[in-house]
Formats: sequence, C-alpha cells, structure tokens
Amino acid sequence: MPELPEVETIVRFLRPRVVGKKILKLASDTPRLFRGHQSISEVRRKVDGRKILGLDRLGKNIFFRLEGGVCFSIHLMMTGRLLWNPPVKGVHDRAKIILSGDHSLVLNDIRKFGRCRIVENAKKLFGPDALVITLDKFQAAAASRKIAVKNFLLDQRVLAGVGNIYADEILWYAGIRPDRRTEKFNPAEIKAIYGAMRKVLCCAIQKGGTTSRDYRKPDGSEGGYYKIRKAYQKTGERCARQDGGIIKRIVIGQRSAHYCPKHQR
DNA sequence: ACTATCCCCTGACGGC
DNA sequence: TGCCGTCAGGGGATAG
Repeated sequence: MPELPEVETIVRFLRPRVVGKKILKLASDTPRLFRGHQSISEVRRKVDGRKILGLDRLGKNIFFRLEGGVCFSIHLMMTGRLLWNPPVKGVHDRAKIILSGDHSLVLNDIRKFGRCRIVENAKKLFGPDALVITLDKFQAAAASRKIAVKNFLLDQRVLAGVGNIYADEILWYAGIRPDRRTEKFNPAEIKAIYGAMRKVLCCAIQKGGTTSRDYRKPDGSEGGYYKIRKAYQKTGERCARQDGGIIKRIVIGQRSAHYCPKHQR
C-alpha cells in the first residue's frame, strides 16, 4: 500500500516527466473517485487545459500544482497505482489524465478506495510530513496524546506519511513494543523512534518502496524494500536480531501489528 | 475535543 | 469444483 516512500518514489519518477506539460483532459467513469466535495465535472472544469507547474508530496498525498493556483490532489489509499504511459488498458483503470505531447497518466485501483479532489489548503488537512517534522515537534506531539504508539504513528493529522508497514518497521528498529502508550515514553525512547522513522523511510525510498501485493512504480516495476523488511507480515519467523525471538502478530486499533516480543520493549 | 467502531471495495486464500 | 467466510487496511462518518 502506498505510504510515504512509495508516494515519494512515484513523485520522483513523474516530476521530470509531467512538469511543464498541459493537462488536455481528465477522464473517468468512476464517480466514487471524486466523492466528498467535488463532482468529476467540477474537478474537470478546474483541471482541463491547465499547465502543470509542479508535482509535490505531503505524507501519502500527491499534489499537482497547476496554473491559476489550482491544486489537484490524488490519494492512492491501499491499492492505487499511478501508471506512466501504460501500454495496455487495465481492468481496474479508474481515471486517465491525457497530457500534451501524447502522454498519459492512468490511475488504476482495484478497490476504488483511491481519491481525487481539488484542495484549497493542503497544510490544514494534514500534520507535518514524517520526513520534515523536527524532533521537538515529534516529542511534543507524542506527549500530548494518550494512545498506543502504533496508532500515534498512523495518525495523519499528527504525522503525515507513515502507514501500517512502516509503523511496524520503525518500532522494530526502535526496539519499542507497538502497544506502548505515547505519554509514558522518556526522551531517549522518543529519540529512538524518531531516528528509526527517518532511517526506515529514507532506506525504503532508496529501495523504491515496498511491494507486498499491489504497489507498483509508475513504470510497472516493483519496489525492493519488502525483501529486507524486518517485522511486517513476518509472523512466526525468527527476528533478524541476535537477541531477538519469534515475530508475533497482535491487533491494535483494528489493524495488525507485527513485532518481536523479545527485543521490543 | 477526544477515542472507538463501522464501512467502503475487490481479490486471495483456506475450509469443507 | 464451487461456495462461503475471513482478511488485507487508509480514512471518513458516526457513535459514545
């Protein structure tokens, strides 16, 4: 599922290819994609015919900065893919952005959870990006909430970009149990989580993200982080650390969490 | 203002 | 073989 490293990989691939091009037409036969504030026709009216000035990312969101101060946003949720000039039509193609120069960008999404919309003020909708937040802000945010650290890492209004895969990976590296409460951490533990977060996210970006099932880069290839993951979906396997045990799966906030009961405390 | 729970959607997979 | 239940999970809506 596209989290920060996957979305960053997508944006880095697409940025040099789409910036400067004009959106000739946004086509879609999936109204659900535009649920919420604007209908597809409203979005099309703002998007069609405009030049792309920039391509940005905040958390898991992709922003097309267009002429006239318009910001068109795509969220891929779990199964969304953004494909560059796909050679064949896909069964689950949900939207097609036709660009100048005979290029196309296709949003393919098996489960129709993805979303397109025009956003007015992106910074108001989400917390600071996980790779931008400072240690001080991170610490203050953790201290102000009384929830399991895993749920804290997943809350996009507090911290934008971390999803289920990387939350497990971060806590594995930090040596912290996912069900520990945020308000009880000491400064050293907060620092360990913060450091692990930066390390894991940067490493995953270098690997082009995690393909466990659905995620693909815009050229259709897979990300390389899954092979080197330490905790996510490793239930029953031996922990990679010398002092580790057997990876266990528990449920926190309706979501699976994988961790090593021996070295994560 | 806070947290907890349900729901959306499709495909993979296991049990019988 | 085929049917059914369960699981995957981000985030929005709703309930408490």
